[in-house]
Amino acid sequence: MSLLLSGLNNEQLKAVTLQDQSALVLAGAGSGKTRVLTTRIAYLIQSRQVSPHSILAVTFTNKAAKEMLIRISAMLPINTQGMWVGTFHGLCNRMLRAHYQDAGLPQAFQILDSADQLAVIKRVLKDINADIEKFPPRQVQWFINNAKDGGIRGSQVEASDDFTRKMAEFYLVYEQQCNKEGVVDFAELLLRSYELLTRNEVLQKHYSGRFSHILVDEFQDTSQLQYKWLRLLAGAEASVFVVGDDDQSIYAFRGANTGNMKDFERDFNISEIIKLEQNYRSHGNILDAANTLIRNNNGRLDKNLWTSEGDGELLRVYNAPTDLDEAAFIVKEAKSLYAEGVKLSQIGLLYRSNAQSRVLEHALFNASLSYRVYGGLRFFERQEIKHALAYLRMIANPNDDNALLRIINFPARGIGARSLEQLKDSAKEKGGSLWQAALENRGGVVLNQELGDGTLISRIENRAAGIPKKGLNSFVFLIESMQQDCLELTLPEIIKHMLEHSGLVPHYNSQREGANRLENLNELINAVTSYIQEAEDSSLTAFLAHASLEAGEHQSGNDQDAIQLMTVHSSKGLEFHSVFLSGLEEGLFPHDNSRNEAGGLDEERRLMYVALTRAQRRMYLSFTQSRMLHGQTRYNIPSRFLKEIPEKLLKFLHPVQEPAATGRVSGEKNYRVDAPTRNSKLRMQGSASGILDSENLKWSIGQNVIHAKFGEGIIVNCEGGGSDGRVQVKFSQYGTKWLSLEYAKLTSA
DNA sequence: ACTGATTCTTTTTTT
DNA sequence: AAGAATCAGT
Repeated sequence: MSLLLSGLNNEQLKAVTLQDQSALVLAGAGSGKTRVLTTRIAYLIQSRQVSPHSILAVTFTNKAAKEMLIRISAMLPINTQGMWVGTFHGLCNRMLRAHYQDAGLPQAFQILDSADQLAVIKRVLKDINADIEKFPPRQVQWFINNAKDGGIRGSQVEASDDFTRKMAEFYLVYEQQCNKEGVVDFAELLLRSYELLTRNEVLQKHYSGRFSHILVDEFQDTSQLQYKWLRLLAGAEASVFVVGDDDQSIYAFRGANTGNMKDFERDFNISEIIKLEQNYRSHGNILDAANTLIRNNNGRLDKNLWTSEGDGELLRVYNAPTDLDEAAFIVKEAKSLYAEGVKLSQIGLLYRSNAQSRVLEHALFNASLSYRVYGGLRFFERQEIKHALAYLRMIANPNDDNALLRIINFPARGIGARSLEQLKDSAKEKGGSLWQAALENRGGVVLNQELGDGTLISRIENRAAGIPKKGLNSFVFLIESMQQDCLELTLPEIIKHMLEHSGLVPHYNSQREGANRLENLNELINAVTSYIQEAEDSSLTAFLAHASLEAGEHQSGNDQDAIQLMTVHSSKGLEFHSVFLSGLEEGLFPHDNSRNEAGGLDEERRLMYVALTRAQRRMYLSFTQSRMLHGQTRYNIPSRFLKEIPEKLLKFLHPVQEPAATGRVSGEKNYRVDAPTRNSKLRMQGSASGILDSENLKWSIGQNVIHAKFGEGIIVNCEGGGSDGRVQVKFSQYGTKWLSLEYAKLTSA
């Protein structure tokens, strides 16, 4: 007991040992939040004799859930199986599986990831001949998910204008289609589960009676609906212990609602907020930078991180001519860190958007530094894996049209656009799924056997008569025989069976670039094997749900010492000895798209705050003058966030030699270290391509300039020469403008 | 119906 | 730049 609580500071101890009351813990970055949560669970079980069965813990990511279970198991020799620990989506899935009939779902309902959802929406829109130009599928998707997050069904949308009426109509048709196919999207998991508890009082009583202690991590990232779900589960009795940090709320785009923290205070009669402000992660200068930056946001719950450690190093700023130079710089620094004894896995390389990782990967690869990329294209999202999963989904729930369409002619079996069109028409006419239509359209004598949930299993009488090698019937027979053969098989056997019979392996064997894909298909067997080891439920359906909900975390090479590459978003919760934050440029970070959204800039700033607070000892901030993005070179000015960090905390690094003038070739650069001087402040060094005036070489693309009226900016384009010349300048405040050199008063910055 | 070529689109973050 | 979608030719 004393062992359990030793080493906690006063505030942490107070949070851990609270009596049966609800509590709000405001926990800054690196303040031991996870430790408090796990220790509290262990404390409840050990000292207060709370049954693990009565504990529900919600985390934001699957990784965090896993981590929590591991830590609890390390503290207590108990069986954690009775505890409900997981993400909102994972827990809702668990509940819906247990009560699928009450929830109005088939037993083997499948989960759509975002891409799957978009595919369904596109199909539906096409079916009803909607104007795709006027109503882009992505926007429809956004509308539907937003409505669901607000707890609103298609029939409940309040439409006052034509546009919304149309959206509501699409939403309704989409709902019908999903029901027909027995599939649910991410938001649906939450909404269904919520509706189940609202409608079914017996179930609601059951769960709220069972869970006497509910603990929520990353509470600032919960959505409206998730909060309502929590309240239902809590009922009147449970004590709810939530931990969060409003400064680290970075998922507003996905419905996260910081207001939940204030609502929680009110709804659960919180008299006192416990603040964890002592930071055990970073040195002082890094914390100072983060604290100063975040103070630019409004409406914060007040909080200031401090550390008992020293100031440590200054934050290092590097201005690279191009993204390639930036990557070269990072590689060089990482190498010397490694030489100094920093493990590669203790180096984090962060960026705002996934598109930035390619250049960095390339540089690391050429330098033979091992690295690991998180996010991006995940294992379960790869094309070949999606195909394999589609076969598996057809075995579990053949009404899944997405799955059917993906593989009905893959590998090719002679089912072209024409036959597909017929199949679609027939399905539309009958009002069923494509699979149902396919069953009715095929020849031969078939005895259908209907299971309770509407799934059709067919006994094939004419197998002996020969199975067609091509065409629709061949596909129907293939799936049916797979369904039958797999009835008695274990999960790994099912995967092997599918790989052997689907034709995917021979197909990729014959493809030129297929080796990698074959490897991944093989890896699928490993994925299943490791899944079985930890999962409680080793059914095919459970595995498929796992694949949808945890698209990311299956990656090989987990144990290798490697530099960690990821977006700032996915870095939340992690820490590194040294952190590189690349691409600190206006338009990229803060991102252009955030400018139009209310509160968008504040969210970007919180994102920056998250990035800064990942570093323990050393922080690198880099930006470039020009960057290749989406096939064209963009000229950017330094991020405003750099200017929000006190200059006395920064150390500017400069390349020694002038950068190459043109082209995307780049070698290693030397650089020297300067004390920060007035002139060094975030100024671009050197010049890039695009010389305008051969007479005096005065203006060039990428150059920083100051205009009497518009302030500072950067030249992004040039035209003409001499007195006719014009330059296009991107100003930090006034946007991009063409200026005539004859009139404009430009000075070099 | 299939293949290869060309055009078009997408470019923020994720359960 | 890279992938998806569409188109033309076989």
